[in-house]
Amino acid sequence: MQRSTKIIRLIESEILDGKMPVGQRLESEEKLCERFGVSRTVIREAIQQLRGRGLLRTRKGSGTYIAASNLDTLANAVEAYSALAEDLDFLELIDFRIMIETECARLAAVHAGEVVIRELRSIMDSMRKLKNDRAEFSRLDISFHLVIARGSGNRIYATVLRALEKKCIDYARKNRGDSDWFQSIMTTHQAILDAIENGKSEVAAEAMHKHLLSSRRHYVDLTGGV
Amino acid sequence: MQRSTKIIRLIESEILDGKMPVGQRLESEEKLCERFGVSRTVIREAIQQLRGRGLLRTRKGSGTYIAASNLDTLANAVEAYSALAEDLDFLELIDFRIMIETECARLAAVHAGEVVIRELRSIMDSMRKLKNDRAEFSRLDISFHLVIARGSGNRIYATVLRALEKKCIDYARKNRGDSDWFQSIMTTHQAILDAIENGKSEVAAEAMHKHLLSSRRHYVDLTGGV
DNA sequence: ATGTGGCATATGTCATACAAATAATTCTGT
DNA sequence: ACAGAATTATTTGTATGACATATGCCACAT
Repeated sequence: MQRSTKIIRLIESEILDGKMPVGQRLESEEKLCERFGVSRTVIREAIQQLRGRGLLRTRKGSGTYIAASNLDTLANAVEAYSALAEDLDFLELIDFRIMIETECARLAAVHAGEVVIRELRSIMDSMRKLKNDRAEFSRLDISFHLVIARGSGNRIYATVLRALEKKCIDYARKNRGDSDWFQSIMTTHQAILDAIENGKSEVAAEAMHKHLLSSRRHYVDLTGGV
Repeated sequence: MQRSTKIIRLIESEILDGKMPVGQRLESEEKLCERFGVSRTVIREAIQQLRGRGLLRTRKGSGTYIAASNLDTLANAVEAYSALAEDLDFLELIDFRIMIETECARLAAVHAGEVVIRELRSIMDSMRKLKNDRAEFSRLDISFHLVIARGSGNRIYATVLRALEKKCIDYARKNRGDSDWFQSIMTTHQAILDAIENGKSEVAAEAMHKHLLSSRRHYVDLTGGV
């Protein structure tokens, strides 16, 4: 087993046992080196991973501190996830997406840089090429939306949207792959991209709104329900 | 911002955008050094944190790989949550809330039943009584918003908002407890509640929007930031 | 065809040095 | 004696170079 893994477990268990109250300062890296008999590299790797898990916070020049209880985090995560993942109906999902993605498009038109726009273009190209590969096409479709979310400049949009990703894909799969549907997606995507490129936020928002509304209609038609 | 943090976001966004399929090998650390123009130390710190989040897996002598990212795994739920909870700045959070909660209020005016409205009234009463208990007051404030989200009839709003709850509380704590601020909260809350009771969705949306905008202004004033 | 050894490549660890932010201490003017 | 400024010490962040160790690959001998 790697040394950093061992250190992680040791520090982790100390926190879990409640020996270290939230907010308390950890020993300095140097002292930890002595105590565990390893190099500073190993100690730092361990700390980095624990930071990634939200257990520790570091302040340059000051020290490393115990962050919020991991049990909270875990409980929240599980709860939030299961609530999201389970028997969520598509209309709730698409209604939510309509709101959030409309705003994403609006913001992206203002904040999206050259990199994001290039990425969007490249995704469009790939979609044109791969229009017959249903699975890949769906993936690219989602990708298009995720990149726009990232282009909004607000990381919450992208993260929340990604949390819904799997459901989105399931949903996309439900669509028939007829060429009308393909054409419609490409046209609306292009309209959104154009608006973002030209910085026209209201146009982008409206185009995205229309795009998702048509998705919603399409789904309702398919299932013949309300 | 720390370099490793920047690298984390870059790699993270590549994964989140779906560019890198699960199981794909990341470039070697050396190549990443070149590409991002930083030392191997920084690259490794970034990788460690992403490992902590469960986004990456490493195999000594072989390479670093994109970890299983299907949302079915618990690790991913944790990752999605911690990505949200960690180093998120307040402006991103409040901007997101402004959008989502405005829509919540609009929907609640249409869908909220008698039960929800009674709950909102009761929360308002408690807030009046406990206006001097800062902690409790904050909790009730958040509660008010969560109940409205639930009243929207779309479970995603409530779930997503709840995932942000802890951060919201931290944020609320930052506010000074002066009586002007208290008065302002109560007035705007009442306006929102009235609109919901009367089923006036546009008024409710506008009132909520105004409420959160004033929160945003208040925060910006406090920190003297952008 | 197979397996075995060696080589290239990759991550893991150590050591050292310095940068940059913070905390502790000393100095100084009044 | 004390507040505030200047200095020093401590701590995390980054860079660099070296070597250990695991893995993948290919040529070579059997």
